[in-house]
Order: sequence, then C-alpha cells, then structure tokens
Amino acid sequence: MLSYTEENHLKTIFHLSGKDSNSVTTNSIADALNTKAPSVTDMLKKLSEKQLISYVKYQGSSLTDNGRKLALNIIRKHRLWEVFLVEKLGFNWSEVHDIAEQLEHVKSDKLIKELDKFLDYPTKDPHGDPIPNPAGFIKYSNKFLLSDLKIGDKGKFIGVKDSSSLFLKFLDKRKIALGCTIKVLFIEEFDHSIHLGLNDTNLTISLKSASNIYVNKL
Amino acid sequence: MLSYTEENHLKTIFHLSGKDSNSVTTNSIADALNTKAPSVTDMLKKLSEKQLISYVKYQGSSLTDNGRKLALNIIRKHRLWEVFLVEKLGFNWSEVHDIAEQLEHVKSDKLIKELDKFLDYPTKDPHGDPIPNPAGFIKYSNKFLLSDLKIGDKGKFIGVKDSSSLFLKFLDKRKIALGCTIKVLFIEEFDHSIHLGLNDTNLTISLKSASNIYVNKL
DNA sequence: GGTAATTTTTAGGCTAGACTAAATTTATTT
DNA sequence: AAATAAATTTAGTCTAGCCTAAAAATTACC
Repeated sequence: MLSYTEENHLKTIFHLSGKDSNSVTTNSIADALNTKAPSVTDMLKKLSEKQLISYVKYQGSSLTDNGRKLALNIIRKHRLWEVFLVEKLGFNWSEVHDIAEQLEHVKSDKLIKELDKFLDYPTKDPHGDPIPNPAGFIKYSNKFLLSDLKIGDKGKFIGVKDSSSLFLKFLDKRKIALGCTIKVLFIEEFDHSIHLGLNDTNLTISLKSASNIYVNKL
Repeated sequence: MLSYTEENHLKTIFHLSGKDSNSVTTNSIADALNTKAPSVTDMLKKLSEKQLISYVKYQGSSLTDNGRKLALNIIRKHRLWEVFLVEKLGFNWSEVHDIAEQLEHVKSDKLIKELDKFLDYPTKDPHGDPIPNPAGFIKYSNKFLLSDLKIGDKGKFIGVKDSSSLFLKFLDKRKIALGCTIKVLFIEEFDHSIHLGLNDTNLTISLKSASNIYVNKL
C-alpha cells in the first residue's frame, strides 16, 4: 500500500517525464512538489527499492512499468473526480484541481469503478486531458502550451490554464477565441515573446500569456 | 487546520460521549481507534491545548463547544458521503463506512455544500443516523441497539448492524421483520440473553444477536 | 482503611517525511 | 584541463504519530 507522499512522487515523475518516459531530475520533482531536493532523494531511494522507479544516483529517475501503472491509476482517479466535480456538483473547471488532489488518494477500487459508471465512462477530464483506462493505458492528447510550440508550428486554441477574467478579457481584445488556428511565426530570443499568425493578421504576445494558452498541435 | 489523526480523535470522543457529552476515558478512545493509551494521552494534551477538549489528567476528556462543532462537521461529511455512495453509486449500506471514513477528511467547504445540494439536502444517512446541519446542530435520534434496552423497554425494529445473509436468515426464521415492535421481558444475568415479546409470542435471543439489531425506543 | 488491581501517564524509542548545512559529483566555463 | 558553478546526495536534526515498559494515580476490595 502506497502512502500519500509516495503516490504524489510517482504522479509527479509521470507528469514530468512526458510521453517518452524521459528521465527526470531530482530538483524538478522537488520544485513540482514544493519540497526540497534531499526529501526527494530519500523518496527516490524508497521507490527504487519498491521497484517503482529506476533511479541512478546523480543521473535522474524514470518510472518502471509497474510504477507507471500506479501513476496512471492515480491520474485516472484524479481526472474522474474532476469530471464529477464539474459535471455533477457544478464546479468551474478552474476550481477542481485542489479538491481532486485530495480525492485521488482515497483507496477503494470499487469506488472508482462505480464512479466511472456513474459518470458514464468519460474519456477526458474537464481540462480536455485524457483519462487513463483501468488497465493503465492512456491515449496521449496532442495538447500543448502555446509557449511550447516551435517556430512554424500550428495549433488550435482549446483552452486556458489560468481562467482569470483579466486573462479572458485579454484574449477577447485580441480576438483569440476558442477553436481558432494559431501559427507561430517567430519567437524573440531575448524575452521569448511570440509573434503569431491568426485570422490573416499578425500579433505578438508575451511568454507569460503564451504559457497560459493550450492548443492542439496541428 | 486539523490533521487526519486529530479529526479522528475528536470524532471518536463525540461518538463515545453520547447525547449528554459525558466525559470519556482514555482507554475507550484507544480501543475505538485501534491504538494504544499512551498515543491517546499525547493527542489529548494536544487537543486540550487547542481548546477543542477539556482534559483533566486521570479524569477523562470531553469536547468543548468548539471541539464539538468540529466533530459534528466531520460526522456531517461522513454521513453525506455515505448517502452519496448508496444513492448515487449504488453501494450497499454495509459497504460504505470504510470509504466514507476516508472521504470525510477531504478539506473543502464548497465541496460539502455542493454535495449536500446534489443529494437534495438529506437529513439521515443510509443507516438512519441524522446528518448534522452546517452549523453543527444535530437532531438526536432515539436509535439504540436492542442489547442496550432495559427490562420493560419497547422498541421498533429499524435495522441491523451486520447485514450478513446468515444473520438476515436468522431474523427471518424468527419472524423478526423490519417495523415490528419488540418488548424486552427479561434479561438473563449469566449470559445476558434476552427474552422478547414479539407479535404475542415470546422468544429468546443471545446478546450477540441483540447487539446486531437496531430499534427506535418507544 | 490499607492493599491489590486497574487505569492512566511518563519516559524513552521508533519511523516517515520533512528540513539545513556540508560534502560530493557532474556540468560549464575559460 | 583546471577552476568554478550547479545539481545531487549525505549527514544530522526535527515533528507527528505511533509504540513498550515503567511509574503514578485512581478504583476496588477485603
């Protein structure tokens, strides 16, 4: 049985690893979990002994098949609860993360099975991220932050990360609307601001804004 | 912010105190929580410093108004989740306790508010126990174990504690059915078996069986 | 009312998970 | 390629929550 903390480490390693299960640095885990590197090192040793990650001193960590399966199960629970909170309890999708963060650790296979049924077997969470199936299979989406695209990439605007009304007004003013196609024309070296092509017009937005915009890569 | 363990101690003290907020012994708390007396003593000191209980060395503990309010809030959450599990997810009322035990510690006032609304403001949990209101008011039921009645008491059969099919067959054979009125005629001193009056007939059941039967005292 | 039994607390120790400071390894720079 | 910088690990400490064994207080009993 995994502890709350062990589960969080596995989940974080999964998120930082990306599609190809890259090796993850100790500091990046510490940052993501709001903890310090030595605490993470301790946990890496522990997870390594349990064969949930492969860990080489000074070289980073990556999930084993077993660890990956467990991580995906936690993510499955997290995302199912998010669907519940939004669809059944009327939460806004920007409020659900912290609550799902707690609910994901509740232990009961039957609970998740019945919740899944109750929600009619959803495949995506309210943020558009895919829900892993019970066997630990996940259909990766091609969802990216606009700030992660390269010059020449195109994407379809599908959502925002921080949905503050200030930011929504910002988008409105620039006619950046859900569904529109965005092309990355150029990225300034010095401040990473991005020149975009959008509806036959060009505009420039800051890195901060681009880090707030989700697109499906085209 | 209370820890998981602090919440469980408060809740347990509430349950052991009964209607009149009696003082509770250290050992009874330890038993209820499956822990040992010294661990409880530590926690009692801690809760006492936080003014959630009044604790006098060697004399037992009782909840302060503040502690009682917090305990009732946890119980409110527990019972609302039980309703959810039974009504929405199709659980049997005998399976929900352990899961609710975990869910009750999830921290979010809005979550409970919305859950309450979603369930249409229930006033009783699936076991027939009253759900405290958000202000910490609880309408005590007159639900008792049959084994807690005195000679001469009458009660209406409203439920069982352990709903194993073995026990349900036992009840069936003796024509003890939901809703029937039971009178305690006599209690054997030596094994505490109970002589009952039921539908103009008499029968005797063991303490173990009587400890499994809930009645509303009449 | 004094002794025995029981209950409760104290004392001291353990583990998980966190931390800081120092040491070590790896990476970068010149 | 040596020196410096950065990342990581080790060493040692802290707290919460648990424990056992021993001491102290209370209760029960003759």
